Amino acid sequence: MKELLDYITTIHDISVESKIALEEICSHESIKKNTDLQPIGHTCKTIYFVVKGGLRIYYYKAGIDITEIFEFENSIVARVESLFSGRPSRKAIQGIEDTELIAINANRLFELYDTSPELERLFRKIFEDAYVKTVNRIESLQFHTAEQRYHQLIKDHPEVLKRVPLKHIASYLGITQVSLSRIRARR
Amino acid sequence: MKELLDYITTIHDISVESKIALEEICSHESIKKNTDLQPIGHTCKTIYFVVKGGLRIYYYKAGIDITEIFEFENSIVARVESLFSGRPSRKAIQGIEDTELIAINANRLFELYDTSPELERLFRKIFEDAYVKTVNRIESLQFHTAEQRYHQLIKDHPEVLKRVPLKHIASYLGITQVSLSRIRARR
DNA sequence: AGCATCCTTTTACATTTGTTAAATAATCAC
DNA sequence: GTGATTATTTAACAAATGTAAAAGGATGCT
Repeated sequence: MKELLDYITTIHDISVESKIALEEICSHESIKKNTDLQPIGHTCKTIYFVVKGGLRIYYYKAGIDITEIFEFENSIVARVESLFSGRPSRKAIQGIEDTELIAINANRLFELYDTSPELERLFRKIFEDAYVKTVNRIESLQFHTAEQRYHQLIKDHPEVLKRVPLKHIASYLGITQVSLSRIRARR
Repeated sequence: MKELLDYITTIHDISVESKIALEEICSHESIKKNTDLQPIGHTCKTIYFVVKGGLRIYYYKAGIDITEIFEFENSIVARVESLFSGRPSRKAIQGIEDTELIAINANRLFELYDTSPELERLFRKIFEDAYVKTVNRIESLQFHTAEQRYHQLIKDHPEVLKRVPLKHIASYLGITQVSLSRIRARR
């Protein structure tokens, strides 16, 4: 829990009371590498915080496994398109490695917003930051070549290359594994 | 102002007091077709609501004009990557047609959050919805072909085809105008 | 109406990416 | 460690997209 509270402090500091209230709706979980946290088709009601290890959100498009995003230590992970719409998610969350995480009960969190505006503000800021990242990702997908996107990724997040199989990196970049192999061979 | 208040009601109803407070930080603006609202390089401190007409957010990549998004009547438009980060935006907002809009002073809005949690909640929800749209857009860009993206667009938003030049639609889809022309010729 | 400008399509060719299959390398389970 | 499985690379060919240039269309201005 300490890791989550430290992370929170960097975003928006909250009172001891709110920290206690938050702690009450959190639980520790751990999953093995390549194991799903929640199945595809269920409505997302959990916000995860990665304590150790890494997660990826993925889905199937025409039978092919596509990685939407990966996150490692000290990151928030949620299937927001389900969490904020209340609709079932076509996506699943999976451990990239053996992973320890904190699960925040989203429904109870949203209830807490009524009594603790500072908690509402904290998570508003967390998701605003995530929103900004997503907008920047659009820019990258929209008009950079696959090769540019690959080099940008290893520049911004060199650790990804060591921790994530290339097939997942390929689908994250929006290309096939073969295409990524070719890009890597050029140089 | 009525249009904005009607729109708000569909998202999260607020008290008369909050409506009055909101109205005080709003101003009416209108711009001509193909005119910029704010220049590239300025930090975004305004949230716009389209009353009549349409807007697009665009930027230049290697000298080429790229449309990130377009919105029409009863929509919120903001350069969130600047608004939520406080950094200068590389993007500009432009009128697609002669457009009437309401400009919300974002700094004053954020101050109002302290005295009116329901306003904070309202805009939290507005941007959560926008975030969900953005995540779905990633999915579209990440693993649909340009042809699939084009047909999805005209299925979801047929009016776009009548109101937006094809060159902007092309860059929105992440392809060249020539490529879009070819796609349109297939059938 | 006439001219200029901008938008859209078409053509030809280069480049990139996808697809399928096979070969090689790395990892996992027993 | 050995064999099986999975991941990655390579090859050959097909399909899609980019680039540059030209030709039509549409639109707007005077």
